[in-house]
Amino acid sequence: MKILVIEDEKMLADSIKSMLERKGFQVECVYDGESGKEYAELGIYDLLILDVMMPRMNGYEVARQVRMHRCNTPILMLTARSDVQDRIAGLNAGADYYLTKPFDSGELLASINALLRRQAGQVNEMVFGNTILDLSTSTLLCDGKTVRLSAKEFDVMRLLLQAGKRNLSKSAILSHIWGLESNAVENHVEVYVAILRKRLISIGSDVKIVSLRGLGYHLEVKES
Amino acid sequence: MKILVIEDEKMLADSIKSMLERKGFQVECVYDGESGKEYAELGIYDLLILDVMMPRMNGYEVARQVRMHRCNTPILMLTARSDVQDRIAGLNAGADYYLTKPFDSGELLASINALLRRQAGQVNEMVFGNTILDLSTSTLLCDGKTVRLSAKEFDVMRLLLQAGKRNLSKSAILSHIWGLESNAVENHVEVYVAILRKRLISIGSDVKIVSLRGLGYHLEVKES
DNA sequence: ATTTTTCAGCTTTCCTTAAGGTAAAAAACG
DNA sequence: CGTTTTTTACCTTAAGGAAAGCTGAAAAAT
Repeated sequence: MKILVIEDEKMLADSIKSMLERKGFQVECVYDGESGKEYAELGIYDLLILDVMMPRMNGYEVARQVRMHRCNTPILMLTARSDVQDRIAGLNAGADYYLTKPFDSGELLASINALLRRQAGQVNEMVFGNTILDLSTSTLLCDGKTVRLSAKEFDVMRLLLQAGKRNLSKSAILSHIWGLESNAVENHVEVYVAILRKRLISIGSDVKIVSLRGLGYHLEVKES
Repeated sequence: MKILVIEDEKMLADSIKSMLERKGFQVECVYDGESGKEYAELGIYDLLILDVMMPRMNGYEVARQVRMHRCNTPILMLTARSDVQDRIAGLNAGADYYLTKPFDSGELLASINALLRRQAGQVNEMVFGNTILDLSTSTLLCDGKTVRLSAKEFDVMRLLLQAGKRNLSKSAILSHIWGLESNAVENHVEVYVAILRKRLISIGSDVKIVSLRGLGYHLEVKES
């Protein structure tokens, strides 16, 4: 479970992060709205925690733009005032839930659980060619055959499916999956692409991961 | 037996809590309707005690939303006035029982017992594969053979059965069974899963607890 | 006395690293 | 201009180490 915290008060952001990490979530923080929007639109998070009051770009604006980008990640908004007007504005902008500062950790956790549960009810899978990626079990399905993917394999596959025919550069894959401050190298991507190619063949999929030298990867459906 | 008290008068809430704890219940308190609703919807409580008059979200609204969430936990409402209109509103919202403030501890206990008894009267069991979990006796049944489960074993088993084929993360199991602010660790879940696996085998069940590395657990029926 | 928690050692799976191989583009050369 | 060499990008594989999960048994709590 990956959560993105967008909050300009660095101390609050970091305390949320460490609290959630103790509960087993994978958490990243960014400290202003604009980069928050960039990260959020990667579509790799299961939940956004978003402060309303921020410099450069406020929370409403972030939510609005993220939604405009056809990104349905649930959004939990943090606001200082418990004003009804605020709530309405936030919900109109695309937020799914509200929490008024100050809140305690239990309250936050309960809200997160509620949001993720609501989300989990939705059957979730991605399709390309004759092949399905089951998001709830990280399994590739094709014509009765199945393969279970490891966490990283799954991340890469999901990203490729999301891009579909559009090209995806290695550095993009790196930053989305390994994060910006990791010291992962492009060979990591190559390794996982190789693994995924084998897995696709093993279940008789007609999906090909095509590489364009110097550009990156994209998906195609095999002819014949 | 887990009870959730939703009551904004902190002193009253805490005195209810300590009184019930002396009687052997496990009690948690929250002090406003909104977070009360979130906690209640976790579905991990056997009873909700709910004040009507509260800031932000009143008791009726909480009850209504909890019910809308397909959560059938019995609700005991506390109200200041003994107005008939009040009672009707509460019952329409989904409450099961009413108590007018002030009440004495004996009255409260009697009401709780009545509610829990009524609940227990319903024959209740869960089924998966060839195996039955009898909710009233915490017993696993399979083809004539039986095992009695301890409280925690039962809680985990019930949660797994509730999820069925859907995946359940360890942190979800932790927060549902050990509560949000406990310092339980994931190994607890592992220990109980190991115990349950043994128990299932001991009665010849065809139910398997499958673990997906990094994701959690789900149930499957053994082939052959 | 039973249940729950803690803990340590063990097994399994996964992630990373690194090295050698292949294919494609660029450069050098005749 | 065509061929060969060099360079660069990409693929594949295997091994070591890290992380996640399992389990039995002792300690603590009830």
